[in-house]
Amino acid sequence: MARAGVTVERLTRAAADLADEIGFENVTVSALARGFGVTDAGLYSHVKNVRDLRTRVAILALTELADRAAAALTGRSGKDALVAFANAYRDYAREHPGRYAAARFELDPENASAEAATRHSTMTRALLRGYHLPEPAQTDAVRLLHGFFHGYVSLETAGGFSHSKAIDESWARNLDALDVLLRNWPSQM
Amino acid sequence: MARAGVTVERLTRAAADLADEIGFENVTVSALARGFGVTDAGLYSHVKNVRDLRTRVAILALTELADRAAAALTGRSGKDALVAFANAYRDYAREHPGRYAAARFELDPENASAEAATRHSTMTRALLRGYHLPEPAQTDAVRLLHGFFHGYVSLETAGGFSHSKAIDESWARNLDALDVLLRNWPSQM
DNA sequence: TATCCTTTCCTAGGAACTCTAGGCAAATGG
DNA sequence: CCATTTGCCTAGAGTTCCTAGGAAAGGATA
Repeated sequence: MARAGVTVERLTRAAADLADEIGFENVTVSALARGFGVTDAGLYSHVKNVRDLRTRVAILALTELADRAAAALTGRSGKDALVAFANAYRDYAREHPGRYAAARFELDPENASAEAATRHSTMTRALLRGYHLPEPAQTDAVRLLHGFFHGYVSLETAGGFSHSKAIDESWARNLDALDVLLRNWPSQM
Repeated sequence: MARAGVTVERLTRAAADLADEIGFENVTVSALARGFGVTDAGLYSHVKNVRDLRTRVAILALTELADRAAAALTGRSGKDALVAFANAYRDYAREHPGRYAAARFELDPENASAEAATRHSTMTRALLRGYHLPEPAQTDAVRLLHGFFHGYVSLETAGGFSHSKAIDESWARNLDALDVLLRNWPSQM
């Protein structure tokens, strides 16, 4: 019988697409196998188990997200960079809700230190270069930004895909506020 | 045969405890039934399905969290209130990781407007009263704070339970920064 | 007290999913 | 061209979710 031509890469991408359609937590090995016209057992020669599959999707999503953020940062600085960076996150989450959920997947310690995961903090540091924050303020700001982006975006996606003008404006004003904060970061309390 | 004395309340609390032990996503009807010495099918006369059970745990967690936040706010204002409020969130997440994960569970629209869920934004507004923000800045700030708290706390819990002094200080400095931001919220850009 | 009704729990079983074991055939490489 | 590896298969065990139908406990009512 002919082979289906399954590879880990195609599998991971298909799982990511499936996640965008039906939700990351609903991605199963069985459903994925059906999509390839293959029995579920057959996939276990490409993937160790479900967690392995989920981890691969997570790393794919982190990589794509980092690529977008990097593209958003090139040629920009200061508030321009902040807004572009933030919108890259937000747009990605809107376009690819399943992938974004995957990016929030809790990786094991070994995978958490993978390249895709660390790129995000180094890029956030690049973004902050325009604000000239000394350490440890820079590290704090990285955490604050990550916290805000992730928190805000998941609040928004959880609240349905309203995409209202009011939300857009609220988002823009919050970025203004963050810009002000970064320019006036408290040096000593 | 004697009855096990299962009620929805006991079930929900047991599920929440179980979530703290083994993780919210690992709470199953079967495991819960085993804890009560009952077959899994028996639980379906108390609970509609797994989603129903998860929703109940989520509402329990939201209620507990709101209670703590309310207690933290009483008698405080300004930065004092901000710090106490933020620490209530953070401490709850540390003490009850499973319950906290449940609180992040995406509720259906009908349950999302439940009392427990709305208490959080009304309390955040109470917290902001000390900063005298006009609308729509107040709504923006509510979102920013929620985004930051949730994002930061889940970043922290995802990164293992290190509980280092460095993290504590970073947290404290970020709260300083937020306080500064709230006192200097940009009125017009 | 006797009878009815509701609630709680049972057994039985179907459907979906995860994952292993063992086998065969296609692809690859010496 | 043959040996090895790889991809995919069937078979099946174990878990979980959930429904259907029934039995018994506990309370309400006559």
